[in-house]
Amino acid sequence: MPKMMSKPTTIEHVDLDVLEDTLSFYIRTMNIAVSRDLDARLDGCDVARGTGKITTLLLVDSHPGIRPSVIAQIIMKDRSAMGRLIEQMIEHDLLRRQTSASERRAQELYVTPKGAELAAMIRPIVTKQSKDFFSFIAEEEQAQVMDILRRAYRKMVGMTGEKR
Amino acid sequence: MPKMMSKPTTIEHVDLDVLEDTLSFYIRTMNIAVSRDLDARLDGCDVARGTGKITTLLLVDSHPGIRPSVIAQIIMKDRSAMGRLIEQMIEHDLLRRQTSASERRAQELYVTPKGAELAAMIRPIVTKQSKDFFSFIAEEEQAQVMDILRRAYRKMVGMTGEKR
DNA sequence: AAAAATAGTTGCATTTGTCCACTATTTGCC
DNA sequence: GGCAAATAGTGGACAAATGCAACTATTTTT
Repeated sequence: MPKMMSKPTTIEHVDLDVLEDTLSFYIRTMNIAVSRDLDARLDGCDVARGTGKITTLLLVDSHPGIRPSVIAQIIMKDRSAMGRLIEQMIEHDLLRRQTSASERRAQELYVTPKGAELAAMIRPIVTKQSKDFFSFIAEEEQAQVMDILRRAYRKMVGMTGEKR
Repeated sequence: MPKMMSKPTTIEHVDLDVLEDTLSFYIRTMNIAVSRDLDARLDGCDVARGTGKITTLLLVDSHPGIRPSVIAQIIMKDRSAMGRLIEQMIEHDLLRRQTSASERRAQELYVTPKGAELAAMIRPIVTKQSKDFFSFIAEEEQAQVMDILRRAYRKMVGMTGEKR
């Protein structure tokens, strides 16, 4: 039984039990907040809601011909979820799909003109949103956290240090 | 138009465009991974899936009589979502609810014996999971990230520095 | 030539989140 | 005292996202 505190009626009297020192708690919670904020800023933008659309669009834009399965790994979705996401974006005329000539199982993805335009529009928004949202953390510390999480992420998805 | 790279077929050839330097991307992505891992470890545990159950259980356990609306703030859910969460946990016989004597609009939440037991069981798991999951980040850095995120979180939900 | 692996699709069941309206209670103001 | 506004919680409807498992097509292994 942990230290007892009783009937808190405002958030200021609450301590978070073991979650106080649990990194996963903060990640999970901050995620909710950032995502909500981002969605708000992208309202109506065709890529609002849910992780993945933005990443997919940007990735296809900067890697023409990239495959669904590669994106899936990057955003940690399973293939079926990825497929649906792409389907959706094709319907919105953001992406185009074609079977790879060399690997007829696989597909190559390309942005449409509309997709390219949207990518260009979104890129600065996404960057700014992240900066703004975390603005109450000093720039330095932001960079620190990002640095650490970037390394963590890379290990997790199996990206090697060298990108080429 | 960003630097072009073409038809990557494996994740190692991919760069993340502007997301590479976007903290929100890492938060959102790591969130997916941590959450999945956590769910896996808690499989069948009555509190698996979705943010909130764990926090709610632990919070009620260590703050007997706490109100739904306070928890809602902490986990950033709206009241209706919170209500449903609690309903669910009551059905599972983890929590008990009673109207506050002094504030008949409000409710006080308490754990049932079963809930207390589960809380005790979960506490170490949650802590360990977080440590394990982030184990490829040095302890020191883990602490650093947590420290920064904790402050961010506190500001965000409006917790003052002093916990009374 | 058969078996196994890979890429993608489809259907289904479950969850979740959000929006909005509704009740009950309390507080504040005149 | 009495009315209006704020607060706590409930309930319904609806749109999405998620995960699982089964299924097709293509390539690779053996």
